[in-house]
Amino acid sequence: MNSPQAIRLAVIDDDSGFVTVLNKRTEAAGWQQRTFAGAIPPEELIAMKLNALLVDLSVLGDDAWGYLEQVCGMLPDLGVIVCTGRSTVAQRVRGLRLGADDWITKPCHPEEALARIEAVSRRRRRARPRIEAGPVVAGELEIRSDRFEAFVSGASLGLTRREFELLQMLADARGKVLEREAIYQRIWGYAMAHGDRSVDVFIRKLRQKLEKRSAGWHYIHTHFGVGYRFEPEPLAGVAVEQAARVGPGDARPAPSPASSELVAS
Amino acid sequence: MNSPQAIRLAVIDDDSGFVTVLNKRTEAAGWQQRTFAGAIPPEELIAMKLNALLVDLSVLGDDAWGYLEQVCGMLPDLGVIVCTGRSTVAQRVRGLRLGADDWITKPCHPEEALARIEAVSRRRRRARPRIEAGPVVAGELEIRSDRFEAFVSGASLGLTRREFELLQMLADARGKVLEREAIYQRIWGYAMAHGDRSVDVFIRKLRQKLEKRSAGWHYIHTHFGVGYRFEPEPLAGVAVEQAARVGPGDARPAPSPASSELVAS
DNA sequence: TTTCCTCGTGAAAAAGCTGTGAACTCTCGC
DNA sequence: GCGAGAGTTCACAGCTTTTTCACGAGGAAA
Repeated sequence: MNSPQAIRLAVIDDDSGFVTVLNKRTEAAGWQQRTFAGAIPPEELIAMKLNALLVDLSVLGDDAWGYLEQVCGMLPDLGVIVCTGRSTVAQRVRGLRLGADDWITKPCHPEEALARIEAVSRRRRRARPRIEAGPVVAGELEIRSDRFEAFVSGASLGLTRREFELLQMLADARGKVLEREAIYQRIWGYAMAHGDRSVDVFIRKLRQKLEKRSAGWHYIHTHFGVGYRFEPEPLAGVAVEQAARVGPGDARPAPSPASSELVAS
Repeated sequence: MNSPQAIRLAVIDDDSGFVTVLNKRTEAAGWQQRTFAGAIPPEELIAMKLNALLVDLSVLGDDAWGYLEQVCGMLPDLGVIVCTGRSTVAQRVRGLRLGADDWITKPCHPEEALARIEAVSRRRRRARPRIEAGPVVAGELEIRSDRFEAFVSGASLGLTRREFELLQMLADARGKVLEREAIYQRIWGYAMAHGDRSVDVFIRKLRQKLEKRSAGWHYIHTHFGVGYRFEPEPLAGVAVEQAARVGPGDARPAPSPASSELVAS
């Protein structure tokens, strides 16, 4: 089980001795490590696409707690390990409650630090063992993850990367409602800021491209106040809707879909 | 304060002093804790649907490592925290590599143990929100949390988000009376202002929508001066009502069961 | 029975969400 | 440096959902 994929680690610490020793080990393990002597704006941490962050609170200055909280809040998927000198139980509890995943007391053996970083990262990693390969088909749509593209009867939709990721995520959860925050979190990699409309905008772009190539089908449903749900549905004519509700149509694969959903287009 | 969701914890330890103290804290936090003095077959752990396991390796005997590995392997979603006496770096590293999420050294402050258990569970939960409870069925009603919606024989009730949350909360506590304040606190996220009628209004909306799709059943019962209770009851004919009323349903205003059973927050 | 509260209702006002179109910012490749 | 394409942000309009009110019926206690 020891096939720990390379871990991308950032270290915020000015204890050069410790950092050097640590770096030697992480290198040997094939990890990627970047070191900083002081606080780094969370935005930059986001850009680094890290798996874990090891930080010594003492180099963060006065607002160490605030920084810790901010980072943990903005990067819920990042494994955060505090590695610092003497501390009280209350401090450790506070750090952990604020979002840290582990707290190591210096001096500590680098091997243990590595093991703990690995343990923290393992959780993240295990969560997505998605090795899906086969093309997904939904309605007239064919989603091919090997091409980062979707097709309708052979014609490409011309999706951009984000659009594709969004479509794939929705389709993977076919039938389930995904909340905006969850979508954003997984595709953008960090917490969605309040009021961010990116997801909506991409949904619109997706719908436009879907509509263009596959009019007559309805794929993405809005759930007011919650998020979106992917479920291919053939559009019956408007006229048909009234009477046909009961009769024809409804050749749907879904398990127990409702007829009277008020989900808007 | 963020998401103090109840955690289901199992403790394998024979240090009665520690266990007792710990139990007091977990209870206060609203967690569910079960304690064992020796190894438990992994199958049983699975059946307990735990969030976390706290184990003292010293009570596991010779095959402690094997047991640890086995448990971590069979329950990849379980947060495992080793809490044991003196140990060497090598032992800790081995435990963590084997799959443990954290390693605490005794003696340790119970508060820190709790914080670490919480941290581990928090990550686990975030990493794998997939395993959601299947649809809940009550009377003619089917509550599907993956859709944020409730159905009666396939037809959606058309619930809004708040309505759904309210229904789900009531249904989760089926049979128990929930006080308004508790309901408000959990769904709205902050304390209810004196005189606020929001809960009542939503109860009415829920009842309307339930009635529309599932007349003939009574789901939400009012407990005067206390709150509401969810319990599906078929409405017998009017004639029967008198007699039946006394039996199962609103027999008593039941002041006792209410407050102590509420999920505190 | 009288009186004080609590709850159910219906409706109107207030707040909040989502769909859109379009301006901006960034990155890249030329 | 320029221009095309991708991703972000903004401001609005049109709807939905929530909150808030005013009343009156339903219960509980004296």
